[in-house]
Amino acid sequence: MKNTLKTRYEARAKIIKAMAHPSRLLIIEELNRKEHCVGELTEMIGADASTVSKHLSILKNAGLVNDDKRGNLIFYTLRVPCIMQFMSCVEDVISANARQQNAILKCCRG
Amino acid sequence: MKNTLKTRYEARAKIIKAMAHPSRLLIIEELNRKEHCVGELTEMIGADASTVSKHLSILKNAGLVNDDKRGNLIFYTLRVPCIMQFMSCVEDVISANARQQNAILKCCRG
DNA sequence: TTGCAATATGGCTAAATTGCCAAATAGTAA
DNA sequence: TTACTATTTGGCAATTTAGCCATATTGCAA
Repeated sequence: MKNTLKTRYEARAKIIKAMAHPSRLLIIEELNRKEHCVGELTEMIGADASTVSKHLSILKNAGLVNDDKRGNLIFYTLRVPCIMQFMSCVEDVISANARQQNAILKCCRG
Repeated sequence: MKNTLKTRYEARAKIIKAMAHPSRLLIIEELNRKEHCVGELTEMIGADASTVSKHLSILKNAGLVNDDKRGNLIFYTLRVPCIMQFMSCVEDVISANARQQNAILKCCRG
């Protein structure tokens, strides 16, 4: 792969990889609704606080979220709302897959 | 996390994870332009043919590409063009990150 | 049939990711 | 100051991923 292209795809992959986790997708979706502090997200996800904190740092490092410290709490917001449009495309893939699975089942049962 | 939600985010994450690799992003972009056989993609990427084959099987398994065998060759096509719209959003993130980096540099040099 | 080309699969090691616990840090409040 | 809460960081073990080589498999052609 040409070197400039490689760099470009690596940069993209880094961002997409940051999204590629169930908990981080939940975080993205909830932050799209409104800002949340770490404790709130931790409760929604149901994992250790340190785990959630690491997820948030991955999202922040990719430039997908912003953080805003207010006293003891740190509020996170979604930095790039256009991400949410992508989710409907992903849902399209999921339902296309499901339809295809159904078609295969129907066909093979006769 | 509630169980139905968890399943949904896992399904999404599986698809996004399938995209989250530089070589697979190149494949997606090239297949968006036009169909390609494995050999062509292998040459573009510059990795072992078996490696590229595995990338393709990951994409296929996620429902992102279709394959069509014609004689000795297997042609792959992009199954979900809406994915490409997402790339411009990813590029937005990248340039926003770059701008922010610049701002930080300027500020700290005085 | 044999031989060759294209692609896929198995196996292996190295590297990255995940998630928990424990400990550090930062902020508030007494 | 001490105590308490929120969040982050370090460390570790388990799992997953990546990429190469070697080996199937498939299809064409002689």
